[in-house]
Amino acid sequence: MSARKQARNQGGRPRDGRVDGAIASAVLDLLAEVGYARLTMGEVAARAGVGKAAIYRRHATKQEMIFDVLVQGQFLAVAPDRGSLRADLAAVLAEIADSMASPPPGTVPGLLADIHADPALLDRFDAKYLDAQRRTLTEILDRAVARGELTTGPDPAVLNALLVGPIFAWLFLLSESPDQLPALTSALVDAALAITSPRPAAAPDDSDSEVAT
Amino acid sequence: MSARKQARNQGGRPRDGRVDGAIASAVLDLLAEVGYARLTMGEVAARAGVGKAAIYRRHATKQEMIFDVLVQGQFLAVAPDRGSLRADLAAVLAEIADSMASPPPGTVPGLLADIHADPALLDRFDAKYLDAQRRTLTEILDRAVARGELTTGPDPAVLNALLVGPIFAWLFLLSESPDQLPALTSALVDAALAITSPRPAAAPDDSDSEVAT
DNA sequence: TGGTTTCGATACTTATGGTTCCGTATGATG
DNA sequence: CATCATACGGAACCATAAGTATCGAAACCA
Repeated sequence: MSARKQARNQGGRPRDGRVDGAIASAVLDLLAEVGYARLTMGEVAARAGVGKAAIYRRHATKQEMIFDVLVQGQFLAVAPDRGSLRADLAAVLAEIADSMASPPPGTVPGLLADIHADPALLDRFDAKYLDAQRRTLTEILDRAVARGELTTGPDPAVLNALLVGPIFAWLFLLSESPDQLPALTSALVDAALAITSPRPAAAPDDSDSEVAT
Repeated sequence: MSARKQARNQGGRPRDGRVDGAIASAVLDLLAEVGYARLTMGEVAARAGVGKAAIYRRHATKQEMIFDVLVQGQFLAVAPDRGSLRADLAAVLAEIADSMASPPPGTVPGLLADIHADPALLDRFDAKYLDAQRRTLTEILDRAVARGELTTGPDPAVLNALLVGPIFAWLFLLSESPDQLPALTSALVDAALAITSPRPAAAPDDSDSEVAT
């Protein structure tokens, strides 16, 4: 329904590839300067030295434009084998933390709200971003099972929430400093390992009844 | 700077308390019907059977209005002593999960975006919501230390992110079903306990260097 | 060369939120 | 009981901005 694919050109002037870059740069700049809510299409066009038509030819709506610019840049690396489950988790975690901390302030919450306001955007988000995340995560878990570190893989969705959630909460719910992210991620790796391995040994913690009332 | 406090009335017609309720109901209804983004002040006024002036007399802006309506209803219970750290954590977790799952779909992300778009709102959010959350959490931790379940309390902020984050991610980042929330929360309690107690015993996991490249 | 599509630029339509009037109602103060 | 300050519902007004349409020119293919 949108003119996102320009591929089958049966003649006609081809798209200027430099325009896409100019739009993306303008969006990122303005996002940093005026914030998510105050970004206007007119400003993007002016900043990019481009007509509004050129923008709407590529992105059906303002929300899609921002989505495209922000999500396009996110290449969730394929997570090369780091040798151990712990190392793999730490690597993915660092990647996720970076992808959330690097956009201009307020960008991620704004984008998330727009995604939830438009079912089509939510589908694209699921297909483009979440799917890749799920894939790398199950990949890592399968690897750990193959290594013998895990007997049974845990629910990938639970693990995903456990990894991504605290990072998001740290930055956008609790508004804690990004500088302290490493401390959080290291704790997260421990937590994730604790979840994945059913129970290392006889730990003195299933003592729901030993404490006084 | 806003006219939120009407207290010191030196004569004059007092506010009609029923108006506040009508506004709140209208906001919640419309949030459920048309979603966060498509909510308009005119509709709120019409639905509440109220003039727009009555709304702006109470809430300086649309964002503040929604914030007030949504956050006012959140009374983070004081977390009575459930006897064990595990039980206390489970109780708080259930409370948090409910407060996030109950508002109409899209409401929480929308509100979060607005909060991050306005520093004043973010301050109020911190003072009104986060502070209570921090307080109950440290309370629970202190209790556990007093019980002897913990030697040293962990960073409350980290624990907070670990509890709230996955719930949020489950619902609004991964778009998983709210029905499966209990499974997540139970896993979260385990993870939190694993974080709080430094290390139960010699676990076979700090093997970062033993594996081949 | 002709047809098609893109380009930057501009004008236009439409929708909506914030604000400010209005005339009226209500209650406290004295 | 009279006055005054503030509340009320309703409606008008203004500014902003998303999205569309149009324009003349340029680029590419057949």
